[in-house]
Amino acid sequence: MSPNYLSDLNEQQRAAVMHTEGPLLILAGAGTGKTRVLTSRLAHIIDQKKAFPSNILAVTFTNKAAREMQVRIGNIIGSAIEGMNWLGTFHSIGAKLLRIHAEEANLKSDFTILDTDDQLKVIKEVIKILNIDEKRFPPRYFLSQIENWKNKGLPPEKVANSEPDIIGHEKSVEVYSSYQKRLSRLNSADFGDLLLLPLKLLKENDSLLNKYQSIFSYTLVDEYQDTNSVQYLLLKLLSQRNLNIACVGDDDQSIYGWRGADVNNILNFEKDFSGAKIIRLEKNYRSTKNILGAARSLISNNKDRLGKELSSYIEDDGDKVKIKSLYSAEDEARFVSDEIDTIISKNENLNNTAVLVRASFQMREFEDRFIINSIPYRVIGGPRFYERQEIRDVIAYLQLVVNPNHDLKFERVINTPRRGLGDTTLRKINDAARRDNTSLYDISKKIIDTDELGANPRTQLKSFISMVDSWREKINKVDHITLTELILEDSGYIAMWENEKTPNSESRIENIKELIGQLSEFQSLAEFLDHVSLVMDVENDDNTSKVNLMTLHSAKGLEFDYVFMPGMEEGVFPNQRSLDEKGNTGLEEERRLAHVGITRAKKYLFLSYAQNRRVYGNYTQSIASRFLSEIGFEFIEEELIYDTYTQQYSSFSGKNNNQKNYANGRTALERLQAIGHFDNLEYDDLTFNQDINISPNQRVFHTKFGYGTVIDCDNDRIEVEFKTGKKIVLASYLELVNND
DNA sequence: TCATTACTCCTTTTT
DNA sequence: GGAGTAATGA
Repeated sequence: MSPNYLSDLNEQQRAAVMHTEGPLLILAGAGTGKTRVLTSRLAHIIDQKKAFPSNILAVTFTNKAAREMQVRIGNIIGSAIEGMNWLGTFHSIGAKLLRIHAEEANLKSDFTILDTDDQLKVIKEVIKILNIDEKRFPPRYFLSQIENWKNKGLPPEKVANSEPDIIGHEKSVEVYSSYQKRLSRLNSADFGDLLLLPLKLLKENDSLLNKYQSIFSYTLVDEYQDTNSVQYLLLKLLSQRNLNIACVGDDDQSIYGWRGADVNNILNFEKDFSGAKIIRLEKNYRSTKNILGAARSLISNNKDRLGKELSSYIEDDGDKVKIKSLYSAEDEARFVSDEIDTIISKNENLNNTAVLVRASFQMREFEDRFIINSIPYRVIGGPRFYERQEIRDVIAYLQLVVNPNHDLKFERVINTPRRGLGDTTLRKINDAARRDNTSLYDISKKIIDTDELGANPRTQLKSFISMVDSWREKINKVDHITLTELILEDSGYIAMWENEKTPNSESRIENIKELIGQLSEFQSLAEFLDHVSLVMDVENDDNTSKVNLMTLHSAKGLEFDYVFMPGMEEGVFPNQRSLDEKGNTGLEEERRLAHVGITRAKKYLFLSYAQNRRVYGNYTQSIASRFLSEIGFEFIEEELIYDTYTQQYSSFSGKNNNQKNYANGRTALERLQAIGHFDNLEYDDLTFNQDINISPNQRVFHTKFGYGTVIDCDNDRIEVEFKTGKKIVLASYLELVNND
């Protein structure tokens, strides 16, 4: 009798579960029951006693996926799940390895994990010391260089002589190696290190490699199409001996190229693991025929594919995909919320509805509208809990107490709340620390007994240091929750927010309370801090009916009855930068992203675009996304568009052609201005400053041209000298700026 | 030392 | 229309 976890599987799914020995690639299209196969497979290996739970390496990309897998396997195998020590994201598993073997990587096992802000701070420091012009080479540039190298598995010493053609390459190498030294001094690792350093250790230490190769008798990888080179190398190294590696992925859903993900990993699987078996899952259990057809026709425009054709299990054609054109982004948000209102009136649970956007700045439009229409919504992957200012402050205090030599945290909290220890004092401390080659904390202890600082800063610093010391003394004497509360009291941090009477100071205090509540789930401060840096989001068990608002990237792996994809415009989606930087490769990745979006929908899909959108605060004319015209016409129901310029109805495909003739860089407003056609504009789209009194030499500000000086006035036509040259503009677009 | 103001440059996506 | 920064003033 076959165990019951096999009973509901189709032929291919079952084959994927049963094929346990040797390399296996499961090409699983969207909605083909991938997670079910993964969990059943793990359960099967454990159930058949092929391996202990502790001998299985199971990697996912997101914490959410890891949690879900844990729960679902737990449902099958029960308490045996407790033994699955090696189930997690690449980064959490890397961190685990690195903590065990920290000494070999020049770190202590209680190293802290840096976030992007910290990384940038370190890079800024390094840039200053190396005397690099921050204007010509912004810190972000170096950060992305360093991340690229780390994604490829290259430590500083390996990078020195490669890729010499890149502008600023030598500087980048220099920054990279100084940066790395600084991290080591701070006893810190960044996200890239969590993968790079374990890889280095395993490569350089045979006995270590042997050890882990025998620990991991089965390896399982989710979202294989998104692995980058370090991840690939790690997997290859670890699974080399027994070759029991199963990877699940979908080349049509590869959307992390910008993070170093290499589709070739999945395309070359057969070459990399000889004798690999490939199983395709192509039966889609999720979407209606129309939605699936739309997805299929769109993705067929991509060239680099392994070839896989989804067929629907669901017989129903369902509704056609709706395409709607709106005048402005505000109208688009109104349209979406009106549609959602009808969903509400059908008594549907809003948890089955999602609005998927390309970039997070698009969310605001919808949030505003949802609030006006009182539509309940939740933002997924939005501003993260641990990224809020007050939370980062509290965590900085805690990290400083655990590791007082952590200069970045020291700098963050030394003057929060205000203690009169501002920039000048901090610079003095910094200089002294550099001179003595020691940490800010250590040098502060010395300095408070000399006269290097003025009287007031000195006493302030003295009391700050003695506070930190008193907290450190208590680490092992009181529990971590009490200690945290004590820190917040002593430091005056809570009082700072209590005294500030702004609307959100209350919610900040609420957030801090929530943080303290979370502490009880952990045994120690160190354990909590580790969790915080690896798992940036807080699991919310909010099951009330709400619309889900999120980016397309964070929608991967989810499904909804109703899906809205607004902003289907050239430049927005496909994203302009992606096209500029990566050309056709970028375009194909954008298309895969659109494919991911479409395949999230089970029953109803709405694609929409706005003819006018504010970009950096200026109205700009937009063109319908090319993706719309790539979807097979038979799957679409399109509403004709009334164009305010041509005063004609047209379809978006026809519009594309028209557009090319007049979309020559002018904004919608300028065009309308030119033809004197203001009638169709909504009033709140324009700000009229009728009453301003403009005279020559007056400083003015224009939303498009920036700052300038008035040269001449002719009623409402004003000649202004801008940085870019002289222009005649309408008075109503100018704002007065104070003359000196 | 800190708060206010003038101005510049933005912006993709996430562990 | 917003975040970050350099300059300026209290």
